[in-house]
Amino acid sequence: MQGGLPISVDMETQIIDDVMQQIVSKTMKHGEKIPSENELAAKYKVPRMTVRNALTKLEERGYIYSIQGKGRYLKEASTQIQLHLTGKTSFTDKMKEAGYDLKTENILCEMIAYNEQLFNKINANKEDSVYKIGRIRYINGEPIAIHYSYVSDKMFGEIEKDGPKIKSMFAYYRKLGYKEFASQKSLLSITFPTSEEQQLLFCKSMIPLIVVESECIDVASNEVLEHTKILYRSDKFKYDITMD
Amino acid sequence: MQGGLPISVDMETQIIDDVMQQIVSKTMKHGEKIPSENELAAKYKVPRMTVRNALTKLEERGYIYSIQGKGRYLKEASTQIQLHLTGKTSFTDKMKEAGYDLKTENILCEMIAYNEQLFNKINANKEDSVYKIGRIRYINGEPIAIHYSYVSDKMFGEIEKDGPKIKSMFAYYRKLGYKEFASQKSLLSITFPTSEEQQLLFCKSMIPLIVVESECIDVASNEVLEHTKILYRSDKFKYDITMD
DNA sequence: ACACAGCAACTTGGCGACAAGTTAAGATGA
DNA sequence: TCATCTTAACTTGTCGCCAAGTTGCTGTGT
Repeated sequence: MQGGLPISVDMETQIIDDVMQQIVSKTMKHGEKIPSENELAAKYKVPRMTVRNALTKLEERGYIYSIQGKGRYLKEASTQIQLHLTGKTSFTDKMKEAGYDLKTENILCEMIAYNEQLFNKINANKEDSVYKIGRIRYINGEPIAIHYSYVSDKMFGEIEKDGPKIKSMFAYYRKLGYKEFASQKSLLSITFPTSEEQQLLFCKSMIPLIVVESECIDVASNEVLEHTKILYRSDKFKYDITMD
Repeated sequence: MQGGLPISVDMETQIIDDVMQQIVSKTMKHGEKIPSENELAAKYKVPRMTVRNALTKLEERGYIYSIQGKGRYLKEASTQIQLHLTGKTSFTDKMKEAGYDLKTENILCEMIAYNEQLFNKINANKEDSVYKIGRIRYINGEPIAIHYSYVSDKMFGEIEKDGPKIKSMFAYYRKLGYKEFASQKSLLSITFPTSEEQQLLFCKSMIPLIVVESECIDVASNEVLEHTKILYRSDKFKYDITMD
């Protein structure tokens, strides 16, 4: 199996490669038991710790799980949801369109401290109050994204009162007379979840999160309505970024 | 510092949070020494192994490095290059436009075995030969992306001979008379590098890679020229995905 | 023949002792 | 006084033993 690679590749990575290869090639199916640490250690002629480290990484990446006293098993591969990352429709609409059972929970509405960069983005002055509204997006009961919106009370006077109840910002804006929206300056980057984010998204520390930040503007007036920051679980999504 | 969180957050994650917080808040600067494992173990009242695991993760994510016998130190934060992920210009042009010193190394040109999904994407029949051409992209001497192109000899008869010398596919296509290009069905996902990819990109196993797959088409004829797969180091880039 | 307790052989989980490397201070000798 | 070696006290790295949990076999008593 390991077929004598040249040199200098540490064995831990090699073991990960081998197991991953067996997963993607479907040599092993979900639920199947992985050979024990001692067996693998003997097979690769490495100390058990090396095998342990490799398997721990696979567990933290969400491919396997372990039960003390029993063994390690392959998890069922979670099917990745395809999502249009850009565009003019809201997160809520995108998911509804795609036919998914989307639920949203409002978890946060608080005033935040002054921050020059952020305040500038939404054209807020130092004297304005900026509110951070946080929601968690669930699909089939599974948390899959954390969605933060930053809005100023200059533009939305009732936001302090309304904020804690809002589930869709677009719906809120529509109720206030805004009709068409667009996103600007969308930036994508990768991060790992903090312990708080791990709790909210119910995931291990080694699941990368896709961070999308953008400004949402009102098409009619060209005004910036909010700054948006969404943290997606990268294991639950495939993103369609095709330009129309 | 750790300020009594409710419960059930394992200490390892908490230590990572704390160190990360000190990095982003610039409480600690690059090159600075991190407290020793024993000191941290005493501070958080956890076994040294827990501290070790936390610091090992930070090292594999590229934030710190360690020297046996000396200690652990903060790495200099690598500035992230901003890149337009979509669009009609080639990778080469994008980077040149942005003013970066881009070098490309051709590492691979080989015929690949039949694969229904892939062959269909580029309109190749089972009898055609499909070639996989691999290049590594360097910026300031640092490898930052692996770029694979899949082309059939049906469309490009000389590809077997020309392939190993190609550094920019777009330049090759232009030489053959194609003028304007577009990408279709762009899909973005996240993966971790295999040991081979780690060697090519000179990075640790815990640096997520951004995978972008798309079809490149000739605007004039609407024909699919190639299937493209690019693996970007997520720590070296921020992606601008704004729609024009 | 059957039920059940106990044990042995496996599994994964955790920790502590030691190995290996670095540094700086201090002893030693010319 | 100066150069050099020794040593002790730190650092990170590695390994192996034992704890904890599960399973199945086996012996024993009814």
